[in-house]
Amino acid sequence: MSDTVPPSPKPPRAAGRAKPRQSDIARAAGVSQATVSLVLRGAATGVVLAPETRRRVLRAAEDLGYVPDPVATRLAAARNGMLGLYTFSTTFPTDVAHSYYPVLVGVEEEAAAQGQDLILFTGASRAADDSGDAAAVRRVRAADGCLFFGRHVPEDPIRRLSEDGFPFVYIGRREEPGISYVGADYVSASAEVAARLAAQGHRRVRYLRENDDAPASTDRERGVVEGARDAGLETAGLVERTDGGDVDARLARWRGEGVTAVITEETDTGAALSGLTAAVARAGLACPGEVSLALLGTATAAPAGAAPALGGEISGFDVPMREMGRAAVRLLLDLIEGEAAPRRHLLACEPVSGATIGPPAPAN
Amino acid sequence: MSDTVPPSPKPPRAAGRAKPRQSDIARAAGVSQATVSLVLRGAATGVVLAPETRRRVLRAAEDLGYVPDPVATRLAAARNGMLGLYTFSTTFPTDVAHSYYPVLVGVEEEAAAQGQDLILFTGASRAADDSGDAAAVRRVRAADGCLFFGRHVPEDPIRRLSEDGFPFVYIGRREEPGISYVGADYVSASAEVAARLAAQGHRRVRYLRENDDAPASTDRERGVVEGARDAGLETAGLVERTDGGDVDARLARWRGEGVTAVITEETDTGAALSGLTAAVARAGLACPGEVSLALLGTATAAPAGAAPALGGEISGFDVPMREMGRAAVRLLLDLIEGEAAPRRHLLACEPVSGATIGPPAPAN
DNA sequence: CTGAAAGCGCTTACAG
DNA sequence: CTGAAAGCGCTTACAG
Repeated sequence: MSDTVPPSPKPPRAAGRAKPRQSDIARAAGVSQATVSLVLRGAATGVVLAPETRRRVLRAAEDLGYVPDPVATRLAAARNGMLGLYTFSTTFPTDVAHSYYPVLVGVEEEAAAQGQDLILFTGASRAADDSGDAAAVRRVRAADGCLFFGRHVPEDPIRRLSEDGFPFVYIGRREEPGISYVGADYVSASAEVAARLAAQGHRRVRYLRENDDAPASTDRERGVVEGARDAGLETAGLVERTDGGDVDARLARWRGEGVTAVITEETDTGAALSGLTAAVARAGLACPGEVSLALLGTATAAPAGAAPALGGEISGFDVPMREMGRAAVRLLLDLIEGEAAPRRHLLACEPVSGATIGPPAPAN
Repeated sequence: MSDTVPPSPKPPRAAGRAKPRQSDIARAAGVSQATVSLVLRGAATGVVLAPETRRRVLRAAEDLGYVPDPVATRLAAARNGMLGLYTFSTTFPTDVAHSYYPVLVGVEEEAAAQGQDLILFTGASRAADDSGDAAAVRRVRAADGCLFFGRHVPEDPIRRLSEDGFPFVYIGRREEPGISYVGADYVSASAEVAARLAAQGHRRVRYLRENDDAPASTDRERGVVEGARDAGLETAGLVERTDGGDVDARLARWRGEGVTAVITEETDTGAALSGLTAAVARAGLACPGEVSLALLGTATAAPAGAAPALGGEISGFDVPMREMGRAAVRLLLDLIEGEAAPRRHLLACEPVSGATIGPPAPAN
């Protein structure tokens, strides 16, 4: 609860000369602090100051190196020109780092373009229980609005923000009504992958998804199933779930069942993908010679132990993470400015032809 | 100056139910607001409350669903619990992204561990001239302290911060006196690489550095030269500079001169490295069979066009970027708390044996 | 042990 | 056009 503020007991005032405040400027310019505020906020409130006063104040502010305190600015019920970015992750940042990064790049680019700074709220890896998260999530109020990112989300704290009218946008589709998000159109993209396999002549296919429910996974499964049905693939036994550790046995079984292609998905842990590629490598199977592989999502930098044995880029589609980041920033700003009702965007994914899809191996 | 605060005129006040504040609890529990604060902050200040009072207050807080306002908490604490991170780059973030990222991970980890949030100051890619930077750099005062990162640094704005006693730490060594930094010990690590080549039997070596002065490059050159001298390598003509575009001709010349190994450096642009590996690939030279290669610095994810034709990891050393990020955060907090004078740290680099150093090719 | 007061740095009516 | 005042929600001496 009170963990918002770090433990250090000292009323720590920065060493050296104190940061200049509006009152310092006021003294230097011979006006009141309120006048300084008016000058500095510009014509925001429609107030017009005497040019001479204005000049004196700006001069003094410049001389003193004044910068408004974002926290005080926020408290006084105004904007501080900062957008929050809060990441929920299942594990510590390092593991998820790579899936997180492209989004961050997009967010940063667009924020810079819009003249906003970014507050990275840290410690999302903390407690799993909602109670611990509550205080953590609440910190985001220090910003004008916030972007949330990650497969799993503590519902309560978020609902609370929503009720309070705090502007925020998810990066990734969300089920909850009334929440704005920018996501990827996994359904269409996944269906297209199934269709691509069918076009190559495959009939019996498996979709190995992670044993972990998140909107992205739900959408992918739906896309694969619908796409398979529409393209004439067999749908019985199509979908299986894994934690990544038991893929060798499955792969053997599938081979026995006459499966000629396997689709899997990319998530923040990368468990399904790395489990599958490792199993294929251990089984000594040529890809796509003996089995075709497809990936739903962008393959992030190969995890430490993953077998990169596949002869090239994995076939599937790319998630436009950077563009999602950019779009989310734009939407958030619209929300903050009160110029938009909650909105959902689904961005199209770019197909990746890759090197791992080929015609099915002749039955042996 | 006032560009810190965006134009939107509306004073957006959250809709929805009013949030309970300490004064609401006070009323409900029949105590003063200050007492509520004391109870809620726990024994932080060593104050002991009557158990009964304490109970009543906690009860009321619970009933009302009280959660402290992080913004107000920070304002009152005279610190905002935010550390700045400002990146200077020569080009747009995307290009530099990969060298930037490991540092960011370290910074974020440690910030989280210390209960600090991070303000990412964007738009560092802006103007090249110092005047434009001045205003941009000044923004960092919004945080309690700031981390700076990047090969090039606008001196004036920084000096200003320093004079004002604003706490900041560089990531990377700096020449300027009185400035704190956490850097890598490039001199020792580079010397060790030279010694390693000598140990393999090389005598005539070239060091291809980027045509761009920065402390990191200066240190590497110094390390290579000193290491070469101490290890008995020829030092005449050892160092050459490049922008990355003319390496083919150089490589041919070096071959003619009997050079058997080339050292290069990694920078944010990666120009020297990618120029060199591309030239080696085009010349059809086996590595390390016909020429040994060493890299000073961590090879970041291969730039788009770079030839990854080398048979494996490049020999050289790893820059402990993540640990540098962590150490920088710790040092910055010490500075903010006034518990440390300016300090310099140089972290050791880990040798990478890699696959690109071998004995010199027999003369032909 | 608890209350009353001042203050963190800013914004915003409201008077002159 | 500008000053004086109140307030954002909290913390922290300082008195009782």
